Order: sequence, then C-alpha cells, then structure tokens
Amino acid sequence: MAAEPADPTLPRERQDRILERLRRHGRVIAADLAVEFRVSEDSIRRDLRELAARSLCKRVYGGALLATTAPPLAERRREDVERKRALAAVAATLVSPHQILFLDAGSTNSAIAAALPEGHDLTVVTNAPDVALALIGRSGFEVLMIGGRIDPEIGGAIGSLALRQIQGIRADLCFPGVCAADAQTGLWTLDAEEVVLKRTMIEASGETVLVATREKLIRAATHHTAPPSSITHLVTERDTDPAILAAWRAAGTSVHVV
Amino acid sequence: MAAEPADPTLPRERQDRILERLRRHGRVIAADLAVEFRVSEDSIRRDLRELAARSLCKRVYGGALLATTAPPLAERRREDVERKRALAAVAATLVSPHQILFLDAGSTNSAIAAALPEGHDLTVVTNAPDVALALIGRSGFEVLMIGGRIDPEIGGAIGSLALRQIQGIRADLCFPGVCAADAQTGLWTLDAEEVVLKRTMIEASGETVLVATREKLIRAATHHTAPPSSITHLVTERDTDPAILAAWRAAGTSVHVV
DNA sequence: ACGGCGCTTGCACGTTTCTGCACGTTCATG
DNA sequence: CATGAACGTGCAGAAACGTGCAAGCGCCGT
Repeated sequence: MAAEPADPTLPRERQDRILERLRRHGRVIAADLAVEFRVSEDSIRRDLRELAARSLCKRVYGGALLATTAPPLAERRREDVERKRALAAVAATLVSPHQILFLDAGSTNSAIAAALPEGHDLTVVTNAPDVALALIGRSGFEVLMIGGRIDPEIGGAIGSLALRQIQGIRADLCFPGVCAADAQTGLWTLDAEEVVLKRTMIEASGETVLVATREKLIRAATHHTAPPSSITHLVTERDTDPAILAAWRAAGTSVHVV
Repeated sequence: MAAEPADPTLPRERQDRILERLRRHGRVIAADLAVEFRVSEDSIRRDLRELAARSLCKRVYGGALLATTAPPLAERRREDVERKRALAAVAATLVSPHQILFLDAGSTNSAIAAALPEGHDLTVVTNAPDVALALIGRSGFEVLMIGGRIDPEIGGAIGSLALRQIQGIRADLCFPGVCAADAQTGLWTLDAEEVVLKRTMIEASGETVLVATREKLIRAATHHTAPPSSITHLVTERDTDPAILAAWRAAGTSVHVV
C-alpha cells in the first residue's frame, strides 16, 4: 500500500480520501498527503482548511487531527468515568456475536454501550436515549428503542408504555442498571416504577449481568427487584471486600473483577 | 479494455454505461468519458447532471463520484450549525406554554429542541434519541419517547412499532423533518417508511410547522407526504427566492424568515 | 411530401473553481 | 534567540463549468 495511484484525483474525491485516512489513523500529515496525491502542499492545506471549516477535523501545525466529539460535560466525575470504562470493557467481553441485549438506563450502561465491539451483528434493546445515540452510526448494531415517558432522574423511559414494549421481546443478555445488590437478597432499586421494568427485562433474558462499582455492592435500596439466583455474571472491581465476592460465588454467580 | 466502440451510442444507453463505470470505479472523469463515448464534454456534463438529479451520483469538479449514502447524522448535525440555530430560534417562538409538541428526527429538529424555552411546561413527543437527550434534565419539559427500530440514517425510530405509539397521541404542534417541500405539492420525503410516520404525526396535530433551510424548498424527493394545506407555518431563510415565499403565502401558510 | 415538434448535440461566451507560486508571518525546536 | 519548516494570503493562468443558441435528426400529422 505504497503511494496512491498516479492517475489524477478529483479535488473533491481527494478530500474524501483525506477524511477516510483521517478516520483510520486519527491524523494526517500535510507533506505526506502532498506526495501521495501529487499536488502541492498548498492544495492539501486548502483541503484541510475546508474539512476543518466543516468541523470534520482539527487543524494543527503540520497536518490535521480527527475532530473528536469531546464531551465537554460530565467533567465532574472523571475518576468514576475511568472506573466505569474499565468495568464496561470487561462486561463487553461477555457478549457473543448475533446476540440480543437489554441495556437498561444508567451511566455504567452508557459506558458499556460505548465499549461494545463493532461488527458483531448485535441487537441492542434499550430504554435510554443516550445508549441509543451512542450506537447509532456504528456498524454492526441494530438498535431497538423502548419508548415511553422519560424520567429525567433515570435518563430513560419507564412506565406502562415502556413495560408493554419490553414484554414483547426476548433477549440473550440483560444489563440492568444497578442501584444496590448483595449476594444474599439480590438486586435492589430505588424507584418503584423501575422495579417492574427491570424485573421484566431480567425474566425475558437468558442471562443477566450485573455491572457495579464496589460501593454499590451493599443492601441499601428500597425495592427488591431480583433474587441472586437470577444473576448470571457480576462484573465489579478488584478491591471489593473478598467476603462479598465469595458470597456471590457461593450464590452461583460467575464473578469477574477488573 | 481500450476505447469504447466507435459506433454512436444512444443518450440513455450512454448514461447507463456511465453509471456502470461509476459503480465499478467509484468515480468518473468527465474528460475521459468524452473521449470514450466520442461526444463533447458538454454532453457528458449534461448526463452527469441528470444522474445527479436522480441522486445516482454526486457531481464534483472534474467529474462525478458515486452517491454515498447521506453522511452520518453526527456530521449532518455539524453542518450549517449557525443557519440551523437561527431557524430554530424563530421556530421556538411559535411554541406556547403547556403545549404538546411532535418533534421528528433530523438535525434541524435537534437544533429546535435545544432552542425551546425552559419553564413553559412543554410536553415533547419525539422518535429521536438525540432530541430526547437534549431535553432530559432541562426544567419544564416532559419527554415522551417513541420507541421502535432506530434507522441509523434517519437517527430516529420508524416502522410499525413507532407508528402504533404515535397513533395514540394528539399534539398541538408538529415539527416534521423536511427533505423537500414546495408550495404547489407540499412536503416530500426520501424514505418510504418515514412517510407514514410523518403523515400520522401531522394529522394528529393541530398545527404543523415546516422548518427548512433555503435549499430544501424544492420539489426533489420521492414520496409525497403532506399537502401544502396542512402546513400552518413555514420558517426559512431571508434570502430564499421571493417567488417561492409568495407561493407559500398564497397557499395559506404563514411564512417566517430569519 | 413537407413543415412543425421534440430531442440531442456542439459551440460560444462569461463565470466559477482549482492550482501553484511568491511573499510575508507564525510556529516549533535546538 | 536564531533558524527552518509550516502557514496564510493574494494573484494569475488554466481547466471545468453553466447557459443560451442554432444546427442536425427522427417522428408524426394534416
């Protein structure tokens, strides 16, 4: 894959190919592009300026970088974000090609959505707009949105309308949002409406995966949602109390730590 | 594979062969085609213009490129940001407190969602995750998400599941996404599935507002969606052809320009 | 047959776009 | 702070473009 073909490249086509390179490598160097496309650096710079004007790349000294859709918000809990991404990466390995997944609302599940591998032909069923948005445009995903009244606290659809739609679906894997959970009693939730939704999702799925940061592995929520026997996998952090992990294992749950 | 046969080629046949070349190579160069088909570049350009009008290719300086499916909506949302924001600001003034709104999927409607005033106790019904996400957490909004299979091109739920949910709702104001529209025939859409959805939304709403950048006010899409009589308001740009605006006014639509 | 009609084509004209070069400025680096 | 590379801008020539127009050609009807 040495130099590009010597035949003349259409101006606009050249920009498309630069953009493609950009997406593949994350950056381009003006001088290299000039050689490859056999035009002067001036023209390349003009192309990069145009792409930058469409905010498709960021102009830098020497070339250009891919425009990252940097989330300016959510700066508050950078540490949490890092921890959740680590958990999500492990959770994503539990997914097999062609599966149907339930992805509940919640910040951890947003991270899981981002961590899901492309090209596995997955069907993701979710009641959270941000999860859906994260998957739109990525290849190999079929996204099924659960509608209903959106609870601003939860960040997803709940209520009877959502429930009815979920009832018509069966999935392979379920990722319920976790408020609290312990090995003796199972999964607990804060909101009464959510309980029914989560319970339905879990019952309609072959396996259920709990992804929870260490501080959630306590018995501290108000509504009982699911018994420990229905939890197939638990993904949590390495420095969780060993007694807690042992209890989960004893309950028959497969425990994964990061 | 030297030059094409010297015998004269029918115009339509020539276009088919250009299209075939286009599909094979991804691009064509006007000058080369002129030599191969032994016609002037003018004729070739005419052919390419026609193919482009049927959106079978994209016209570029020097030739044409294969029509790529519309850029991912992440990019669409970044294009013409300023113009869309200006339109959205005006569109937002048409909303009264306590109203129920239909907000269709589309980059312009994302801008409208962001422009909606807070504290007006609005109920927003949408099939687009990004619209819903933009309103979650802002005060004075009740968000009702329409579920269903999410079309990655459109960025929102379509199909029978979405349709059924919409059928159970009546709204005061409707903002359908606009592919093309003109005063004589009304609203046109590119995707067949979308048509039913938009039509249902419009019929279930008291008033309908078309928000469209200047270049959308043409008759250039494939499926008829709504007659001009059902369009209550049109929000577009000041430098639109005055004749077009006059035609809309004559059709009984209230025209707002920014 | 003959003239009108629709369609295609090539040409002329003015306009837009692309390109490389020259010049002065800004930037990273030692 | 010195130096060369990278940068932006203005400019001029070339190439491609759109448009209006007239000629060529097949078709049809009175």
